[in-house]
Amino acid sequence: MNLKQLSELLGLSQTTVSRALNGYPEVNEATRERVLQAVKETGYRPNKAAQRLATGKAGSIGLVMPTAPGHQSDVHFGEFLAGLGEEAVRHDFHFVIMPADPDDEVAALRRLAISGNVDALFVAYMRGHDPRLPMLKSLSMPYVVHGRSFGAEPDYPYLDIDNEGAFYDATRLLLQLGHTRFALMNGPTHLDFAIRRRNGVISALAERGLTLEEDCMSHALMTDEQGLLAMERFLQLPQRPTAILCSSTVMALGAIRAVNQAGLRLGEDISLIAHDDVLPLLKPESFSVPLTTTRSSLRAAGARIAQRLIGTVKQTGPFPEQELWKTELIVRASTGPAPS
Amino acid sequence: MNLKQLSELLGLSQTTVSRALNGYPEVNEATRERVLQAVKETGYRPNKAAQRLATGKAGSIGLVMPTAPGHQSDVHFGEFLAGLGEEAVRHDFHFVIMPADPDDEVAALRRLAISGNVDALFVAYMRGHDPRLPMLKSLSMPYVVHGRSFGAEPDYPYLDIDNEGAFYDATRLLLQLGHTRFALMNGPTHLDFAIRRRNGVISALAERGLTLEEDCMSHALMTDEQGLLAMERFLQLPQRPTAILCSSTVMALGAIRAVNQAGLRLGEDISLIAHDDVLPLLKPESFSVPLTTTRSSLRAAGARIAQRLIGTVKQTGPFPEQELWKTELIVRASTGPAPS
DNA sequence: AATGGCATCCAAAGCGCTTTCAATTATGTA
DNA sequence: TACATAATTGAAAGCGCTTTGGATGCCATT
Repeated sequence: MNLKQLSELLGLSQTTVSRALNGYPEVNEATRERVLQAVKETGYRPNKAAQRLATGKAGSIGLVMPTAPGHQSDVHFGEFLAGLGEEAVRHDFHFVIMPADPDDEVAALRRLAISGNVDALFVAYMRGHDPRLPMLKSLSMPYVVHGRSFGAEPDYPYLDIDNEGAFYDATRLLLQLGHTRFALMNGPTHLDFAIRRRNGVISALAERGLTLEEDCMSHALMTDEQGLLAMERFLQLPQRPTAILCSSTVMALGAIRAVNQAGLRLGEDISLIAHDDVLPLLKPESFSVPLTTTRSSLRAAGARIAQRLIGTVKQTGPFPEQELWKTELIVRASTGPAPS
Repeated sequence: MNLKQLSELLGLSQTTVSRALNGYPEVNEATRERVLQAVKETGYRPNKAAQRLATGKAGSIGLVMPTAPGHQSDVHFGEFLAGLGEEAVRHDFHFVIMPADPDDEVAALRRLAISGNVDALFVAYMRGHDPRLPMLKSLSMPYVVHGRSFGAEPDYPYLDIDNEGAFYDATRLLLQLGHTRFALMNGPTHLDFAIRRRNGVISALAERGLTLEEDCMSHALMTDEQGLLAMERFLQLPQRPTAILCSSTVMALGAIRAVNQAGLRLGEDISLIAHDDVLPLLKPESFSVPLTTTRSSLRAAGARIAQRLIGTVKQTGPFPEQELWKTELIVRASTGPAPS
């Protein structure tokens, strides 16, 4: 069933039917009713491809999903997607997901943009001096970046959390508890949030005249295993750190295993603060020793970005170009006074 | 830059350029080279919407993502998606994800199908007598179901794991270890895999003249919390079960917490076997007491389904309509002889 | 009765591509 | 030399929708 058939069925022109469907004012209310009724009976749905070709609008937002044969899937991605979805479903938007090798991101993003399949782009996993940024700017398609790109002029639309502030505050809390030997388990070096979190830790330490030694810093994929490995390394250091900052509850999982295996007690021998993206799977309050965390919901961020993106496409009201969300510092049992 | 402009630039007709681009044999090799060169220089990309409108092919596979404001995101979904992506990227396919309220799945699926946005559908979270099945059959669009629909004629294309066999084998192992009091922590009742797993347990028990009492069976969302709650209930039973079958490592997480909190030891007081979807986040071998599991990779299933779907769309070779994967039973430390 | 304004509706063009059908030129064969 | 055949290219139709630029008829005004 297409527009032509439907209009013939109704004895109307395609024009009128189309207008009735799209809420144009110049069609008689009685006619509109008749059209709507017929739609209900026939189950007619406009062909999206045709609609897109005619209007240029697709009703969809595009994103690139990093993937490769060995590439671990990322819980954070799924959670973010859930946030996007929650908002998108309310506006009848959908997503076009282009899987791409992480090395091919810039090209994949460009392909997606000029494919005509999407109205707007969402970009994540930002790096320092991210090469996608200049590309996006040249594209004349709305986009919102999740995170920021360290070193780049902040003149692009983004939503980010205050990573530096979060880790600064967390570090200060540990300092106040008397800790002096710190370690940081961070995400991959090139990622923007990792850079900022490191800076947060370093600047809080600097205020007390402390520094973060190279061997007390780990940059790795934010997985369980890497958490375990990093913590094992820390624990073997001659001057064992007593205060650990950790970029993810996923890593914390492994880290805590290492602590237990070493026969140490979390919250007593070792204090740990992790960043919590509010993953349904990993509730910090459910850990055997509940985790002190800096918290910011990834899902909420997804929903907000979807809102901004869809709003921009539909031209409903202006949105702030840049948003920086504060995180919450929630103290639980994994932090305690420095052991004497 | 569109086809027309490109062809004018080259002094050729749109026809020839289009043919050159799509690998038709009737175009002179020299001309084809010239066209390809121009494409490289101008960065021309065909408009997908137009291509789709003309051919009816979209190069994309569609899926519905269940979502709602309160709806928990599901790790399993993300993992499956990773599998799909891994395969899709090789064929330059993408996904169209339509977020939809779980109550609206049938309608959402139909909308997706007739939107003209996708070439094939992927359907998951199958239920007994699933209402989407008759709808899909009426659609004349390729699809593959992940799982099966209990009670429906198995005449549709699916990929499933042998849930019944997996839980039958797991139960038998526990029986051999001398257990007689069993409990099952399952997914929601209406889901197909939950039905089959329950049947697997029941039939293994029946061989020994045992039954699975109602209060030793829990059907709930496969989350951490639900695992905890269910296990707490089991442990308070007058005749406490000593052998637990669990439908997910996610649930097992909570269940194990409950066991620990009750001061019991896993693998001694309580034996537990969980089904492992091979989530990167939850490695059964990394649990404090490594978990005995029935294993089947969700990601591999995703990749295989993508392969079948894409193959069907591209008409490359026939694929088996139905596949039933065996699971592996991997014995680790969470199972032991029944306490005397 | 003539005029203008309004409410409705429609024909046709156009979005950017593919594909059918036909035309043109080159090649080989009788 | 004439003709069938193959190789190469093009004109134009069509995919299903939106939207521009009229039409048409009806009513109130002058």
